[in-house]
Amino acid sequence: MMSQATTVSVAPDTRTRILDLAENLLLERGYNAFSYQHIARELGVKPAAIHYHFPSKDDLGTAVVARQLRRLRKWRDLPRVADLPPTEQLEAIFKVYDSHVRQERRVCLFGALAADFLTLPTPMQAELRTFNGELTAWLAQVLAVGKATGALRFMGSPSAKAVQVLTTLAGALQVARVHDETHFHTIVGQLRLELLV
Amino acid sequence: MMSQATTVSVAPDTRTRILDLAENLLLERGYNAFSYQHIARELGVKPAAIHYHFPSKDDLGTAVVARQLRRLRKWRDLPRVADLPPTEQLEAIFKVYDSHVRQERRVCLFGALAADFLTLPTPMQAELRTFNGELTAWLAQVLAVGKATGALRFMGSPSAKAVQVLTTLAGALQVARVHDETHFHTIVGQLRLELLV
DNA sequence: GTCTATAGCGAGATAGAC
DNA sequence: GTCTATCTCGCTATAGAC
Repeated sequence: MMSQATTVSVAPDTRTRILDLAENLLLERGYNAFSYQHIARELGVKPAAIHYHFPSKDDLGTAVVARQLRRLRKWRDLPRVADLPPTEQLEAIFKVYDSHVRQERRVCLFGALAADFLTLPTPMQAELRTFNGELTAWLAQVLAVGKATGALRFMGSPSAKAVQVLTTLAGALQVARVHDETHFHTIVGQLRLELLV
Repeated sequence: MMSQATTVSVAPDTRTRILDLAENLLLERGYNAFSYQHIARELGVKPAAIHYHFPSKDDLGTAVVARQLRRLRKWRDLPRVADLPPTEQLEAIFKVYDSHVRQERRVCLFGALAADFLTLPTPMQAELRTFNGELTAWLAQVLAVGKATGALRFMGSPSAKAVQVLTTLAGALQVARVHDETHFHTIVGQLRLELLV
């Protein structure tokens, strides 16, 4: 079979397609409402085939979160993002959440898994904690610099504010799902109003 | 069998016990991870027995949300709550969320169901929308009065701020579950800092 | 009225065919 | 290496016993 694909945009291999489908299902229906059947049907294959690529559902779920963590780190370290001034870094993260709403009101990873957290496999819980921890640390740094340079304003410590803002964004995507997109934009509008000088 | 219990604190009847157990499971594990078995085991009865009281799981889920809606209306209209000044009404709602964290990190109804929303039975979705709509309307009113009397401060419209604050509170309970209680208190601390004059 | 026995289905997973 | 046939289990729900 083909070489290991460091190539640039060939049709994704089966493993990647499974991961993509699982991620969609996870963000759209939650961990306990998606099954190997859903993925197999889309893939034109029997459910048991997925077990070759991911022995258990736990493995698959954990792999999805682990990949999102890798993506977060990559995104955060991109010169295009890392070298931006704080206000634009803030807008950049808003934009990520905005793209979720527009993809059929997908919630974010955290919002998709938090409610079912106690039913998740332990390694998946650990990855999610790391994911949220690193994202929060990144935003705290952004807010700290923004306040120091006078480009952003807020009360309390940068890290407390970072936790609050990310929590609000995660919740905003959930509200968009239950009601409609306008609620999401209302909330992001509030955040802009309050944070931007 | 016994009279219909308008009495004041007898052991709850079976229907109520089922509702209570279902509510706990819903807030602790999510809709798709709780089963009639869990309830039946606690109750010392066979799973099928539950079907007598609630024909389908959809009925049970919907009944749980409907009851919470009734409770919200009752709470909101209590003189003890309705007659309070805005700052204390705000503290009262904070206290409700705080009691959730302390009950083994239970998330709120909205936070428990939002992620799985698309997998919920339609009547349950409708009840949840109503629940969240009425809660938001109530808080918007509280904020409006608070701003008018100078007791509370915030940017934007009362209803926009209400959506934002409730979203943040729902998210805060989820963060408490994934990480720990301190995150919840950090977020509520931020809200107090920002809203209270 | 309240609950049990049991059907019927879909889930995740194993063993082995190609 | 990749996938299919099949097992087993736990779930929701029906029919009917007490």
